[in-house]
Amino acid sequence: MHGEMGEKILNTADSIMVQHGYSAFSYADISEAVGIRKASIHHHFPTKAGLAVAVLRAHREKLIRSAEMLDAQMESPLARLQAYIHHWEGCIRGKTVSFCVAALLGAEMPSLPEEVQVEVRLHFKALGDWIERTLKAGVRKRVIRLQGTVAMEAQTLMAVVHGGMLSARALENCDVFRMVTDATMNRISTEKS
Amino acid sequence: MHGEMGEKILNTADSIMVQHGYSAFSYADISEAVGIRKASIHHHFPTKAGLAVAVLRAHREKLIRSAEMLDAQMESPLARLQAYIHHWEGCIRGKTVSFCVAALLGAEMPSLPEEVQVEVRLHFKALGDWIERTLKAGVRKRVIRLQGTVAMEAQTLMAVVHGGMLSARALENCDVFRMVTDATMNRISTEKS
DNA sequence: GAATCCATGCCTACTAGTAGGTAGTCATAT
DNA sequence: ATATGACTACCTACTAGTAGGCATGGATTC
Repeated sequence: MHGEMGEKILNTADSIMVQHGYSAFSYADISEAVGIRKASIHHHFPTKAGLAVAVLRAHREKLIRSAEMLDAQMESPLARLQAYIHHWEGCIRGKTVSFCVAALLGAEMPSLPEEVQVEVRLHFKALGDWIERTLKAGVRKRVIRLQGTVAMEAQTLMAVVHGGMLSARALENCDVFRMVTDATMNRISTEKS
Repeated sequence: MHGEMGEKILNTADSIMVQHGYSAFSYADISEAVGIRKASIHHHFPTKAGLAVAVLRAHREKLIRSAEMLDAQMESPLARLQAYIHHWEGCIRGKTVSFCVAALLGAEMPSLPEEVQVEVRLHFKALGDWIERTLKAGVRKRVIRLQGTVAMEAQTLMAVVHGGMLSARALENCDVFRMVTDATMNRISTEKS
């Protein structure tokens, strides 16, 4: 469906949106970054909202694919969650991708075109569902011990990850992300801290 | 320092920024909302960055003032934290102010003027410090029991609150905020859940 | 095999609208 | 008399999006 250039635009749009959000990124920014004229980007992605939707869809598909891979490759559900969190820690530390696009757009929700809002909602749903499934599996395998309901703990873990990202960005200090995620993972782990 | 109109502009800017963030709000929006011409707003607040700084400063002063009031009026540190969280639950539910301005701008950090970034950082610092102090007092009074270090737990609580706001906004479901904050408060409380 | 057709991809050049910000005028109130 | 606060009118820069031209290259047709 997309050509080589289409993909290049998509990736560039992703990395720009991660830095600046939806309203503060423009076709001109992408144009300069990929070395193509502004109008040519409209050829690949006619509207800004459509481009954002494409970016979010790709992001969600990547999330789902990665989750499936983790599920298949790692035995321990606890280790899978840890891998997910570790992935983001790496992203934040190697500051090129210092935030989750969907989470960022979640903050901008009220000023987003409806079609974009839908994709953001889908991401939060998909992520929450995977965490919940994984927590459940961890409880079954006795590597995870929860204090509240699974839904509660899944939403809490997601909130900690996103809130941790926010703090890391605001304080310009990646350690805070590790701190809060470590605390949370230690809490739900049945192993000794 | 500010006249009556200055305050009106400030409040309006606040509520618009809470909805749309920094880059997606304009002097024209405020102009329409307060019933004054665009140029007249520049008379009160010459630059957009300056206006944002003023909004954040007011917001932080209000936070500090409220925290001092809570500290003075409520005996239990646990109840103080609960009051803070309850305040936000009310804001989110009565959807007029559905987010913390400073937290929102924290997400936009990389595309913010430096002067604004400073204020955002100060807010995160101030909030984190108050939570940490309050947790410490709660531990002393044996109404709060922590598993990790105080700094860890303070940052975690802040992350849960901000992450919960994000989820509530993204999923358009305020209950998720109550869910994650309840879970967290129950966890650190020494009372029966 | 050559000529035609048509889609792809990029371009220049443009539009209407909005952004933040400025200059200068005028009324009011101290 | 001067400062305040509002105004009209304007500026430059940038926004998303459009129109139409030009090259390529792979099919189809004669």
